[in-house]
Amino acid sequence: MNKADLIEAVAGRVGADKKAATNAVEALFDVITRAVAEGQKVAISGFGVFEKIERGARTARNPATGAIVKLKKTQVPKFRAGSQFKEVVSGARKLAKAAPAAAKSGASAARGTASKAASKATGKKAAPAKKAAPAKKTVAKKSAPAKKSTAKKSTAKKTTAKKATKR
Amino acid sequence: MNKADLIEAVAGRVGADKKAATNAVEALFDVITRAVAEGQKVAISGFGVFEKIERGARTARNPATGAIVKLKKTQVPKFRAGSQFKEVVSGARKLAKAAPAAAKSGASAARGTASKAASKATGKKAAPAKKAAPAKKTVAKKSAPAKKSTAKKSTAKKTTAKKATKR
DNA sequence: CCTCGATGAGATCCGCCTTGTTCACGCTTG
DNA sequence: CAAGCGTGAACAAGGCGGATCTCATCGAGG
Repeated sequence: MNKADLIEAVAGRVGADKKAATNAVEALFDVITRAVAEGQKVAISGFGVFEKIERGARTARNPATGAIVKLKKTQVPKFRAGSQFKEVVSGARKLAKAAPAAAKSGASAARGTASKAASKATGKKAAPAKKAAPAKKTVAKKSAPAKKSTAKKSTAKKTTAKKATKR
Repeated sequence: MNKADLIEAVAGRVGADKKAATNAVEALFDVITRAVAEGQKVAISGFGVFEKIERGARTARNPATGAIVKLKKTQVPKFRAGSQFKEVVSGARKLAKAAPAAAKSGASAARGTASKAASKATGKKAAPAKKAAPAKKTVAKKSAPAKKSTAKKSTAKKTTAKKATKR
């Protein structure tokens, strides 16, 4: 799927013409790009987070010659998928059936009911998995009491580091 | 920036109301999510590619207890930023100034001029690099007539390889 | 109100990124 | 619709740094 396909799909979904969908899609990616470039984190709940991260100086090499090249510190965009996106991709969750909207008001109404049905369905699937996990935890606790003390030290360090990270 | 902010920014850009922008934004992320979940690669030229990748079985641990947990093989979404996105974020490239569109026709007109200005601006940066490259090609052609035949062979291989890659 | 996201520690696996070339595809413009 | 330009993929080797993911809790967002 490429940009044109995406635009077509969005247009079909919201009942807009191709032009309007194109404008919206392009605007969205442009907004994200700019915001991230400015250092803003762009968080879409359930889908994921786009942000700018620092990449420290390091070395790479030219595979043709083996020559080592020094890379300067730089900043790169990063995306972290949200929990819902992950679950859908892994198969752990199914999305509600999407209703191709004929009108705006109709679309929002159909979506409201669909998402309610979806949350019920996913609730059932999530429950069994969690029951299996607690049993393993019980065993692990017995064998790892000493590790807790070291954990506290590194906790303090990371806490301060993260407060410095502004959004 | 969160989803609501994004929607607001997109609405302002395309001169749509909040509702229409919401529908478009939600539809877009929903489409991407579903496509990736189905195994489709979603490629937005310049911005990046979303795709599903396999993650092998491995171990993780509960940071609170230190308990080791076995993770099964799974599939996760992955995003690879496109070159333009990377360049903008790193500061190597600047985007054209975005015009907040008042009307559709006005928007496309403003965009047309903006992208022309952008290509000129980027052209200046790209131009010096490209001038250096052609010179190398010329030299390479003169000294490497035999390589062309091998190049064709590898091309054929690549072509077939890519046909196998479905999108 | 409900769901999602951030946070903790840390082992292991994975990804990054380099230069240079070529070709296919995508996208924008005329 | 056609053409031209830009993007992206593929490939080579490989070391080093980065990312992942766990469970449970609390705060933020929808």
